[in-house]
Order: sequence, then C-alpha cells, then structure tokens
Amino acid sequence: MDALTAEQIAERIWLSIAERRLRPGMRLKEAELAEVFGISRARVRQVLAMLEREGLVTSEVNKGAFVAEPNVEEARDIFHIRRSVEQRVIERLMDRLDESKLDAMVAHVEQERVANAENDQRAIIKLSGGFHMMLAEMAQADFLCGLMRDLIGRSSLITAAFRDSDKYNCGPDEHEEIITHLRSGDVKAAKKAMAHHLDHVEKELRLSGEREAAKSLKDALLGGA
Amino acid sequence: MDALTAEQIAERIWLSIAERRLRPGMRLKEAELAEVFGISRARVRQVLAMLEREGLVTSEVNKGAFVAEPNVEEARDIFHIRRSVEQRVIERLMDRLDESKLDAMVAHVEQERVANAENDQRAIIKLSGGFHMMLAEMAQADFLCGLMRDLIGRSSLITAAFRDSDKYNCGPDEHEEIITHLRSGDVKAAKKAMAHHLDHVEKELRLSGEREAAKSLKDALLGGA
DNA sequence: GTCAACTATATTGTCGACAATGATGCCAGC
DNA sequence: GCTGGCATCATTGTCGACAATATAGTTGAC
Repeated sequence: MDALTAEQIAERIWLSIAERRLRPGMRLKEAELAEVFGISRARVRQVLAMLEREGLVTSEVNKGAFVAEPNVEEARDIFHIRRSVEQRVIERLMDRLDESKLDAMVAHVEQERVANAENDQRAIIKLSGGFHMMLAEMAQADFLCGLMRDLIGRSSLITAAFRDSDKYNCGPDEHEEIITHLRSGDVKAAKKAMAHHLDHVEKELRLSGEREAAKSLKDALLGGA
Repeated sequence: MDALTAEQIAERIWLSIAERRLRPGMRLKEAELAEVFGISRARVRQVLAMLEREGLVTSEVNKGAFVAEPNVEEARDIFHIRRSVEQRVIERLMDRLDESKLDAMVAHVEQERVANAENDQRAIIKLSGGFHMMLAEMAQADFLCGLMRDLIGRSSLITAAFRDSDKYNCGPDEHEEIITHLRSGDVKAAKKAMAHHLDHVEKELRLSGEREAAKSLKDALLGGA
C-alpha cells in the first residue's frame, strides 16, 4: 500500500487542493511531503514538477514550492475557458449517453444533497467538482478530461481564495437541471444550463480576497485519508 | 551555459516536438537525454514528469517515455478548445494593444514570408506556432499563455501525425488578416478571422478518412471489437 | 533600543549508485 | 525449422548523501 506512484501522489495533493485543505500560498516543504507519503525527496520533486506544470503550485529557485495564488484576471480566464470546455463535454457526452450514466449522475447529485443536508463541507466541495469531472470522464475524451482536471483544480483554488461565503457550493439543483436536459436529449438547453451554472459560480466570487493563515501541512494532506 | 534549469530543458524538448524533430511515438531514453543536455537522470525524470503532465509525452511504468500519439478525437477537441482560447486571447489583447505590439506582429509575419520563400520547413513550423504564442504573450494572461503553450505543442504533434501535405502551414496571409482587424479595433472581425484561420488549419488535416496503421498487433486484430 | 553583520540551521539543488523490471539474443528440445 | 525457456543486458525506479543557498536567530556596536 506504500506503492504509490508519482501520479497517485499528485492526485492526492490535487485532491487536497480541490478540497481546500491546502490553501493558496501554503508552503510545500519537500522533506515534509516525503515523510507524509513515505517516499524519497526525489519523487516528491518529480510530483512537484508535475503540479507546477499544471499550474497548481508555483516554485521559486532555492525557495521552494507553494500552492499557487491565482489572481482575479486568471480567475476570469479560467471560468471563460471552463464554459467552452464544459460545453464541448456536453456535446461529446450526448453521443455516448445511456441510462446507466444518467443513473450515476442522479446518484451523484443525491450524494451532494446528503452532504448539503449534513453540512459536510469537505464532501460538498469534493462532490461539486466531482460532478463536472464525472461528466468529462463519461464523455470519454482524454484531452478534455485532463483539461477539466486542471481547470477544476484551479477553480477550487480560486474559490478558496475568492469565494464570498463558505455556504455556497456548486449547487445540486443546477446540476440536476443539466441532467434533466441531458436526459431529454436537448443539447442546446443542457449547454445553456451549464453556462448559467458556471456564471452563477463565478458570480459568487468576490474581487478582493484576503488570504487566510495555513494549518499544518500534515493535517491538510492526511485529513481525508 | 550548462546551467539549464528544468524548465529550460522542458522548453527545448517542447520546441523539438513543435518543430517535429521529435515525432509521435518516438522513444525518449532517459540516459540519452541526460547526456544530450549534460545533466543527471534525476533531472531528466523531473522534466519528463512535466511533459507527461502536459500531455506531450506518455510514459508506461518500467517501459519508459515516448512522444505522445494523439488520436483523431483528441485532435478535434484540441482545435475546438483552441478556438475558444484564442478568441479569448484576442479579447484580452485588444485592451492592451499598442503600436509596438502591432509592429512586432507584422515583423513576425514578415519572417514567416521569408521562411516560406526559402522553404525552410523548420522555421515555418516554428514561426507558425510562434505567431499564436506571441498573441497569447502579448495578451499578458499567464493562464491563457500556459494553455496556449500546451495547445500549440499538441497541435504540432497533431499536424505531425495527420497533416496531409508538407506544404501547408499556418499561413502568413491569414495571420496578417487577423492583424489588420486588430489594428482597426474590430474585435468581432478579428475573432472571426481567427476562427476561420483555425478552421482552415484543421481542415488541412486528414482527420476523417482512413486511420493510421494500427500501433500494435492487438489493436489490429481486435479493432472491431 | 535599534540596526547591522555574522553564525547556525533549515531547506533546496544535484548527483551517482543500487535494485527491480522488461527486452534481446541464444540454445536446447521437439 | 520452429517454439519455448533461459541467461544476459539495457533501461527504468528508487534512494540516500553531499553541496549550495536562503532563513532566522544571536551578538555586538552605535
């Protein structure tokens, strides 16, 4: 079980960022990560290289790696691109849609509702991004999938940095609306619902977001294990 | 001069792919790369991790890294996203446009013409992608820039795999048309010209029609399953 | 009391070596 | 002659150690 590949480690860190246990600006010390995951620093460096290329962490020479701190303009760009990508995902998805996939979607939304009812913040965040990721995966488009992975990671970073209230999340109701349109085969309506949904999420963000202090790295990474 | 950072190495390899000196499916042996760049294998692995995350190389455990081989669907997705991203670039660019930037653009196109006249394939390829990269850089949008870098790398890979004739390239004339619209401040026309340009490039590819020869025996035999 | 320089520590950058795994070529057996 | 197994080799996966650099804490002078 210690046989975690570099990809898997990256996945874990990405998840920690997506779930906002790792906040923007947080330092990522190599030795600490190495100990947490029980691997050597060399592999940690490999993983950090991946994440840096992905834009989730920034690193300065001889200073180390930090969770990236996106700015407002980047945020707007990212949501702009998300609109395009996710609409494409919907197009692709429509071709490969079947009953089992639709069932999986409604099951997912149901989970979102439960998490909402229980006010389980971490689950809410994870599931919210997860819904969009699920759609991309179901579309069976590798490139879009990777891109969405990137975009959702960054979006989580952005909401962590700029979100106005802790309460808001990628609402289950709007997700359900998208599913409804998918079920009825109305591509146009589904795309419109998606666009509206993303607009809504973007609107919930505020321009000037002061950063919060960071907890311990270990807690952040092992919190959800 | 031996002080090449990992990023710079990645840049060099990316360029080699963009210039199609590294072809899809080509093997990237770690020791070889290490010797070529005069660095240790550890750093090579770091670089390969970056490129893998970027999607330019694929790697299988215990088998090594290879230049990625994009498939047709990926190609279509990538061009779809490029349309969106580049239109966003144009929007962003319009705000920050000045005479010096326009001059740089026409100078670039002039270089393209020269390369065309001399039939310098490598220069043509490099400059063609370079024009789009230039626009992204001028837009001063880090995220879009990184994304464009990714997309252009992949596009080069795609053209290497699917291009119909060696003659075609990202034509200087169409680039110039975009510049013209930018100069006159007509965002809509510029975006339209860009869309048309990308359509043209995509059409030049052999994306529909016969598939390439199967990569493996298994694919050949089980292709219809 | 404050600032500057210096030292000590912590952290990152780089490398070579060893272990594990897949690929290649050879040889015996049928 | 061909097939299957085996030994050899090449290549990747992983690691710990050492050097270079930034950070922070301390001491001393003003």
